Amino acid sequence: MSDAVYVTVQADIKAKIYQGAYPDLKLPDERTLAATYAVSRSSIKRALNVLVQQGIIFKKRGSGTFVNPLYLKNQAIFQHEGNNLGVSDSFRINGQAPSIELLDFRVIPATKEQQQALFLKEGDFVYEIKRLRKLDGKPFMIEYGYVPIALLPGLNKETVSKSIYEYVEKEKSRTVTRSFMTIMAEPSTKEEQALLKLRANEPVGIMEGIFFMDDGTPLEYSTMRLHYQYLRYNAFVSLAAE
Amino acid sequence: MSDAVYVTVQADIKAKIYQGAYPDLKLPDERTLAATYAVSRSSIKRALNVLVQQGIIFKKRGSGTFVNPLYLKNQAIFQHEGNNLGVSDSFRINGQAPSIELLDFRVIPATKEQQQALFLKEGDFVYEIKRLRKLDGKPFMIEYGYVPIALLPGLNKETVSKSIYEYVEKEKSRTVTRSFMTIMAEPSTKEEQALLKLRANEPVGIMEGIFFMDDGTPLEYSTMRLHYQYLRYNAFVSLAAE
DNA sequence: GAGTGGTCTAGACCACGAG
DNA sequence: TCGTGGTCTAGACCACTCC
Repeated sequence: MSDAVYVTVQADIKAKIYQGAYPDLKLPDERTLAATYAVSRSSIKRALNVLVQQGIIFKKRGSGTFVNPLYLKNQAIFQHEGNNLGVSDSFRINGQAPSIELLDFRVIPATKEQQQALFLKEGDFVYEIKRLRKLDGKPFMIEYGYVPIALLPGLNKETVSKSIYEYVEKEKSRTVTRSFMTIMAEPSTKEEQALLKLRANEPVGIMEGIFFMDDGTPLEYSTMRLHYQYLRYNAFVSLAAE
Repeated sequence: MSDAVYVTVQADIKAKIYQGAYPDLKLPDERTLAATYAVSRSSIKRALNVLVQQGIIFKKRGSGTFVNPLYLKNQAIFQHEGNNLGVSDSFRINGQAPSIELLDFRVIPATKEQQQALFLKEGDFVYEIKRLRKLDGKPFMIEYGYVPIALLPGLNKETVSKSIYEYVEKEKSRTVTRSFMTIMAEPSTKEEQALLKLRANEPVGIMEGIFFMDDGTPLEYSTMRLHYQYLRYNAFVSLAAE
């Protein structure tokens, strides 16, 4: 629990923002914050930069640091915060860990698309893992995961019903640290309507991506189809041209 | 051209990586780099962190810093460096610039929400700009834009039928460089179905955000409702531990 | 134990914004 | 001019990896 200073400070400021501790949406200046938390200004800067990255605040040189009003407005249940995605095998939503129901688990030849994403060759095999994730017993996401069998020959039904990433950490002492994601939306299929309790006109949000281990090896190609109300992605975007 | 140190260093290291200056995919350690570039280790760290964010390198505590092999192998997947979005007033999709049809243009008192987002006071006015964007004559997006009149008093129907951002660049010599975006999806309304040629069960993708000028001033509050097939957002994501 | 990245500090100086 | 964020430094100590 004894996290780094900047993590603690960042969490505390975030909490304060949620609690409405800054009604004018202006944060104290960095030097004051440093004094308040009794840490160096560098640490404050680091903490604030995390929040900037998450799209929660923005800074204006010469003026101060401000809460992003959009952020407060979107108190989504499922917040993807900028580059700090709550997605992954160990999802966390408002502190709650969703439960997993294994729908399917088999080995299939990798499709062309999967071959490309996971750097496989023609004829290589992948696990297909279909899971339903629930929050409070309410299903909110169907997930299709594809993992090269060569990478994790020991995968089985039990492992796959829990966290694959924890398994990777234990067995291969690698961590899954980043992913490349595409976000889309589509009309829901009949099956999705049934599983996610959607009406016929309600769509699914789609997050599709490749998850990488810390050595750069692609571990999983994953397609997540979410109840549309759970798709809420916040991002700070640079429109800069290099 | 005289950029910050960390920008220069970051660019130089990136160039070296492209040139294959690190055939074993291992970068020199941070202390060595600091000496090489004659800057502090902190500056090196900052430069490297930019590259980590872009997915070009990764660090392993105790071991060193390494080039992401995927980055070199398949740059197609990694074309979106960090958060570089193609959204903005000057959308570009496959090189084509969409055409704009002005649906509505008026001045209204800013809502509370807009006041907060755009740093306005009670009673301030904003332009409301409702536009339909088409690609190849095919409508793909309805856009609601809100801009403080105080910021761009000279805005008129003609300007607004083209690019607001180009106008800003010319008139105020500011560029629009950043935004905070929230991405969602919803069932489409009747009006949207008509305008975007959607079937009743087909959704809209929603991108809502504040666009900032390079000095940090919020310029526009915008809600974009897209034909779902045009919503495609790519992002690199760090699955940080929090 | 040596090498390497992670965190943190204290302070200096710069650049921008507002009064 | 003063308040504020941006950059940079030099150095200390910690934590992890690998020999």
